[in-house]
Amino acid sequence: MRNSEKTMDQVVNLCKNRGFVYPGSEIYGGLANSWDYGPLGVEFKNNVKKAWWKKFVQESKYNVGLDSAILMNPQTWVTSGHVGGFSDPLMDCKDCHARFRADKLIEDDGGKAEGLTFEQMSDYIREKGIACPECGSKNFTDIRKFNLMFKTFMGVTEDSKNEVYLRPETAQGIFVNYANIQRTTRRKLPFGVCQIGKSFRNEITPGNFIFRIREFEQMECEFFCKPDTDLDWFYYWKDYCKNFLLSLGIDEENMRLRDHEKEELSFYSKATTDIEYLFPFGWGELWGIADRTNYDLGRHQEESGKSLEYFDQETNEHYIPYVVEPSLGADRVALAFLCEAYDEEIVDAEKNDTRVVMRLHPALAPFKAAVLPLSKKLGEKASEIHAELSKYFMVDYDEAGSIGKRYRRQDEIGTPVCITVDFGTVGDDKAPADNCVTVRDRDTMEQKRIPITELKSYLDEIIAF
RNA sequence: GCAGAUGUAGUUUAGUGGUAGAACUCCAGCCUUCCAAGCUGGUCGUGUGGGUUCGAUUCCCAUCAUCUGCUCCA
Repeated sequence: MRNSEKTMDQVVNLCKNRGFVYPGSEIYGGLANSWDYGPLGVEFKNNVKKAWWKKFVQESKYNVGLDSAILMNPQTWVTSGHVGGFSDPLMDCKDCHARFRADKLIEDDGGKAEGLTFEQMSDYIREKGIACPECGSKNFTDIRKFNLMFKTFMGVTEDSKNEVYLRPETAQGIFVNYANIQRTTRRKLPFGVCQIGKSFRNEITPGNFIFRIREFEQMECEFFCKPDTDLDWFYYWKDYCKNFLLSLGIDEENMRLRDHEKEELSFYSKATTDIEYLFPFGWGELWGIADRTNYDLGRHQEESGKSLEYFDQETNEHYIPYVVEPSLGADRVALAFLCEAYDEEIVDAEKNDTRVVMRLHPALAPFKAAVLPLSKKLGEKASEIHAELSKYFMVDYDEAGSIGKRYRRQDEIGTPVCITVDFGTVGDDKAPADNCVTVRDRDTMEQKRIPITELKSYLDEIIAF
């Protein structure tokens, strides 16, 4: 176990100070649990998304990509169960602060809550003198409806007919496009559809920095397969996901796969496994891998009246495909990478000299390299090298302060290598130009001399994964 | 949403009912030139809004934000 609060604070502070993540709307006092990705944060998060896309779309022979709209026909959310599924009438006991469902209280009393308005339920509870089951008080708050979906209005008037929701998950955008994608790509089962995009949930309790936020980004894959092959694919993707995290530097000790118990499973799911990460604040879910059977497509077929069946040429059968869904939170996995990478290393115990190092996988690091002229007089050559490398990579440039200071600054933001231009590079009155630079490694602090012309292939090599 | 704690510069903090002090960071210049803390300058602060008061960063109220716990997580 790690020292919890301290490490989390350190990661959060580094994020704020170096421009990874800022509190949202900060000059107006902020907005609860909203966070903005700064200049380094957006590079880093884009790299996380690029890595996922590379593994799940580019390198996968099964999967294709999609980018569906955030606003969808509201019927989508009725069909998926999001509208009805979480809109309970809630009330709190003012004395002991316990929370209850008003309809449950009435039914426990032997009454019928069905069809009653919130006011009628309130009246019923008051007239019958129903007391708080916890403390016996009759001092309740008003009934409030709580739904986790954000609502907005389409068109100019705020008319409830025009009410639409911000999507609470990206998955439904894939399901409603399933038939189009299958037809236009001429895919045969099995195949998957991958999407990265924002989702919105009006969570009661967000928190833990960017772990649980109301506006978040998901990286989801819906994998469509033949009935009865779903469990095989479920294990296939579970492994695939795990290896993805390992290949980008997550320590196996800080990761665990947690299978849902039978009682915990959603009613439509055959099997679900969460990949959890040991954050400084405890274990948290990164990735949910769920066998969703044919529930989603089945529901959409039923409600839309459009056939979503697949015709299997081999067996001459029509059936609704089964779905395996690996669903990853982009902000969560980004936070996991940041926590994993954060390190404070003692350089010289006697001088009490420590350095902060973000040991990010080079593929994820915001800058792949920093070009540093040893002296400001070498700025021209260094700028030239910086400009050339910038055609291919995000590369930083820094000529302020001592060289050691500049190395430390780059360590702190995870830049894998520093490229130092010295007098040998350009030559002086003692020696001709050798056209080489010093490449200094973030993790080992070791240096080696390489020709400028080899820098590109050197960087290409270290960012591969 | 409930309860508790907290809120002074980018960070860590000192202090006071009467002009807010420091260290680190940052910026400029000098020196140095392959691993921070050298020299000289400099920028930046009492979360927000009310109230009490001649005067509030300090006392009171509200609000916002963060943290912890509870609740919630279909």
